[in-house]
Amino acid sequence: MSEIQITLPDGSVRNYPQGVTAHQVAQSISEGLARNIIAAKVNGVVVETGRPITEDANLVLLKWDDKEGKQTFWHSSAHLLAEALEALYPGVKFGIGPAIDSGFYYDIDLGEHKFSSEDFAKLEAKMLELAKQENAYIRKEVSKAEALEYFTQKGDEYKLELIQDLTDGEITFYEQGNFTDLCRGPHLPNTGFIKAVKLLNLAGAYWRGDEKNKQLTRIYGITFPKKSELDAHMLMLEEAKKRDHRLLGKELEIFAFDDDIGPGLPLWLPKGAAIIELLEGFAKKTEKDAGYMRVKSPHIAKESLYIKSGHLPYYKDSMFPPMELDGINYYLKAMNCPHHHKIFAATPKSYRDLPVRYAEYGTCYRYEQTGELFGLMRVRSLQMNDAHIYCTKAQFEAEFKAVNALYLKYFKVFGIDKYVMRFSKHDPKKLGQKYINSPELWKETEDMVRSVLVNANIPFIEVEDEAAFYGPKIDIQIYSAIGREFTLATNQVDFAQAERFDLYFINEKSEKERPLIIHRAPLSTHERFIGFLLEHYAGKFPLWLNPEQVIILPISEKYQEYSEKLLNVLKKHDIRALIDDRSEKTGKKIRDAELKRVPLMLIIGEKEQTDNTVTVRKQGGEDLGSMSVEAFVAYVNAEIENQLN
RNA sequence: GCCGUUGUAGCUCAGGGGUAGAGCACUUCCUUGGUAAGGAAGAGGCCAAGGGUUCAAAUCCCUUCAAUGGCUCCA
Repeated sequence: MSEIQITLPDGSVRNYPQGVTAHQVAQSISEGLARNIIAAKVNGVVVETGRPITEDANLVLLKWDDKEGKQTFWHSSAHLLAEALEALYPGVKFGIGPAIDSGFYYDIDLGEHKFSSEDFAKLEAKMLELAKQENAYIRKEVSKAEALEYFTQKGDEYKLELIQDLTDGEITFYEQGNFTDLCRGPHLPNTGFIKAVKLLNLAGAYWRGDEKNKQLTRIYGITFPKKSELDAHMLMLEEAKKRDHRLLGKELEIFAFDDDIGPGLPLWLPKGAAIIELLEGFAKKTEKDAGYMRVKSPHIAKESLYIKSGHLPYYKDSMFPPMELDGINYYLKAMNCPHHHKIFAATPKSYRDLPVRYAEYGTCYRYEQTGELFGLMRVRSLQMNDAHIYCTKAQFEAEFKAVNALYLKYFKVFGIDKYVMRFSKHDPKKLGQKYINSPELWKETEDMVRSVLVNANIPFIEVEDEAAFYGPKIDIQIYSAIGREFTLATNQVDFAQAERFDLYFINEKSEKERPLIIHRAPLSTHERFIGFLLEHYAGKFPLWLNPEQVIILPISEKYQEYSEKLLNVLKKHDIRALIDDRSEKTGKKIRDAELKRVPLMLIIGEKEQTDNTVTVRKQGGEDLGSMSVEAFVAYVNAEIENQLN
């Protein structure tokens, strides 16, 4: 028998007989390893550990700690769930059951059976019972005819539909215990690897993600090779819940929703409003330094504006319905762009005026579907850190680059280090429908955007068919501390609206010329950004941004007067401070200040009053000791300076 | 919008066909205490809204409203 060469990730090369399995390779290294491998990656393809390797290969043995190991583990768990479902609810039909980032789901059609989350325990028990049987996952290659025959017999129309789309000769079944499923694999060696099972929730999901199709029942679950890992995971979920911006927003009195105001319309409480003012102050200063001019626009506009801008056909469904006045329809503004274009058009422009940069914290209203609303992250009224830059083609690269630099500066200040820039391009097939029909302009602007990104050495990914209708864009995806991913900011090129609005400047040759437009919103909307920051900071806003920077804690009423004097000094230095003058013990006051996430606490007693000092405790417990009031003010200012630069 | 779950005091929640409960928060009093909860008393609710069943509904049923987990991550 001929030998093949197996190259392991560390670069070592070993010889094995042809047809060796990953399991056997692992065994040749150690028994312990062999017991723990879940799957194997052979020349980049993930397969079962028992699949024979027929040619020279790079081999990675996948364990639970590997991403693909987990995926295989959870995908196999989905099959186990299906087996348990079939045992308990005969006749159930199956859609798809993939692994996801954390766990797996299976879409099922229960037919006549009733199922609710109360039945989870029963189902979990059945899964564990089946897991204990250590049934092997057996791979079978079947012909399309056989596959169709099997599921016709079984009466599972969903699987039949899936098989229709598959190529004969590439179809495989996997069987474990009494359950057989159409599946590409790979899978665990046997069900015994699964030691802990938790079903998480129940949801409706449209067959093939299309809302015109029948809605199936989706069961989400997660499994682990050890019970202790499940416990740790559940604890982690609990912790994540405590960092949810909706919870923190209520707890810290940042924002509120009210039935009489309406869904998706947040009310900003004093502390939330203070954060907004601080963010705006910061943004306005930064923008002023970068040469932006501030403008203001009304909240409503006539229908004709949105027809001219071209927004109406694309966005009508996500705009609030119009109100009619004297036979004319008025819309609440859903975007600031057309207003800014009108401001540009209001006065004549020379090439000497360009670039023109208009900035506004514009309030917009968008009619998001009720099911899409989500805390502060998805709302119906929003205040956007918006600006539009009108420039010549020659200026474009420098302007676009400056905008990107602004993003990076902001990310540094807010400590955002986990983000992905998505360069969203058009789809040439959809020119004239989803996108403005100007192929050469698309190419030109997309090339410009790419070259800015490449030249600035910014890592990015390119995605097709996600551009705005008027031009390519860069979306910045960020991840909150509890793993939520969303688009925070956007930086867009617009070569279409200047034409629509007949915007021009007079160039050096005394001719009319169209400007290019950049749309940008680095700080997103107040709503989404503060929602993100709440989770990012776990409610502990940094000193510069905290609505309550300092709390004075007199040890007893005897030090009230000195405390008030202190408060006045701090206020004179623009430090946001308050006194806890309740008749409570110091320990209690510290606890409450900690729960309110106040960054600095001043403990005031006999000693401080006599020496004219303050004793400083930082949030979290660090003791900065005693210092003069002047020294404390200097400390606060230095900290803020440090945080903003 | 669709599927599942939930809605009781400011907050977190218990209860449950026979005129409503706890802890925290709040108010008052006692206490004047040095780094994460001192003590006592008090006040506070048409049990989301509307309709139905019943001698009787916060409780059971229906509708509505709202919140919440999903509905993209392709056998």
